[in-house]
Amino acid sequence: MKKKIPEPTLRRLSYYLRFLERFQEEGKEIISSKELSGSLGLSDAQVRRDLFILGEFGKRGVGYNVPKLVNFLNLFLGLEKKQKAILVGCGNLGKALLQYKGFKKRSFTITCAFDKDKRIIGTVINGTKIKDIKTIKNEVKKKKTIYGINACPVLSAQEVIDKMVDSGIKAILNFAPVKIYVPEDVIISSVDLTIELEWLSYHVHHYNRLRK
Amino acid sequence: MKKKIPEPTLRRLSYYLRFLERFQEEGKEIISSKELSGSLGLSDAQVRRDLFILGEFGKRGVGYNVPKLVNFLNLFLGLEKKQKAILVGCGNLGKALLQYKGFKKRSFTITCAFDKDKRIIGTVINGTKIKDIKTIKNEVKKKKTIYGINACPVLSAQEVIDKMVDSGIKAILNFAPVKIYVPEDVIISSVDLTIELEWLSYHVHHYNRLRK
DNA sequence: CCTTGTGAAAACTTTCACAGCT
DNA sequence: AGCTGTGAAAGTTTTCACAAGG
Repeated sequence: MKKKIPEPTLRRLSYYLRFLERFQEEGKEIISSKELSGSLGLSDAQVRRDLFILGEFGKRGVGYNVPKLVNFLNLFLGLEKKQKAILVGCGNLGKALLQYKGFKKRSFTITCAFDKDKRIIGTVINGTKIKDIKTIKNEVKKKKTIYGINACPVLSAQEVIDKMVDSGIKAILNFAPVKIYVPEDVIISSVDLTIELEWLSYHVHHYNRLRK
Repeated sequence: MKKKIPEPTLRRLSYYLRFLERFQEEGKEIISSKELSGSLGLSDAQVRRDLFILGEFGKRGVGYNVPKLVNFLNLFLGLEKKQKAILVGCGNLGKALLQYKGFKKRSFTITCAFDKDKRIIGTVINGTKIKDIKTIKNEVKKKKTIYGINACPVLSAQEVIDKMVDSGIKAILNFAPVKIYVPEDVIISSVDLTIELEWLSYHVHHYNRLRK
């Protein structure tokens, strides 16, 4: 890591990677900043700046080498090997996540699921047996997982996430719509569905047009 | 609308509102920018700036009036009355969204669900009967809904969203991890679960700590 | 002494525009 | 001729710092 990479750039890298992989599947070897930006609704200058920050991946007068970029981005994002994740909370959302095919496609697999409800513990969803949340520490140690997904409701969210952290989980994807506190060395990212709806509501109300 | 409100400010408003409502339930009438910012992990200067942009809601030396702010934010975000939404795609994710209680809590109700799979059409999930996607135009007209949620997979996403738009939907929450094109007067917001995981992966890999 | 309101500075991100390779 | 690399400009957001008012 030479310089600090801006967060917006970082967030765009995943989009670049996904597009480039599809592009590569079509057998294309070279892409221009214009092609890449157009497909993602960005400016070509922005793509060039982003890729420039990461290093020099292009050839002037030619474009960017697709396999080279794909390879770099996979490495850079830490996606070169399959990652295992645990899931806590096997209600509706949890079940949906267990069956969600998108994770596996992007090399994340939920290898272990937990709940506190005795009626669900022991059942199997999509090949994953649901275990008692009390056993989380053991299981996380055994499986050597550092990724955790929280699909528990608001009221138990902080408690559940404390347990994850205590078990050794270092990166958490949280679906509970509440501010969660984690130690400095744990990274958490929250997906908040109602906030997104409220964002839409604002724009509907104020009659603006904005893309994204 | 006097001046342009920055997008980051706008996105924070929902968080303010949610916190303030909880605060209000506890019977508190006044809150300082410090209390509010602390609970959300922001700086007090930022909260003051955000609220300053919206208007003058505080009293120097005292703080902000909670009910007044809550009321304003609800109105400003267009949340003062219940909103109806339709859902397309009743696979695992769609089913989970139909049963998700968080939407109703924040005044959004899914009143209508669609799929193209004959085996699901006609079944009822959480009180909502699943209808044939072919009937979407009629139903949207009948229900006068402008919110749509897409829970269809990548391959059919653009097609499904085109149908929504054609039916009169103006605001879309999209879960398909792909770039979607909509007309200028339609607002779309995408939630992309794998991008969030890749964001975590980057931080794990680079050993950084960042909150959010 | 408390806390907001607010201009100004600082920090950050995007876009411009063109020099420099192929 | 075409497209990247890249300083510099423009635009945006956050933070500072303190005047104004309860």
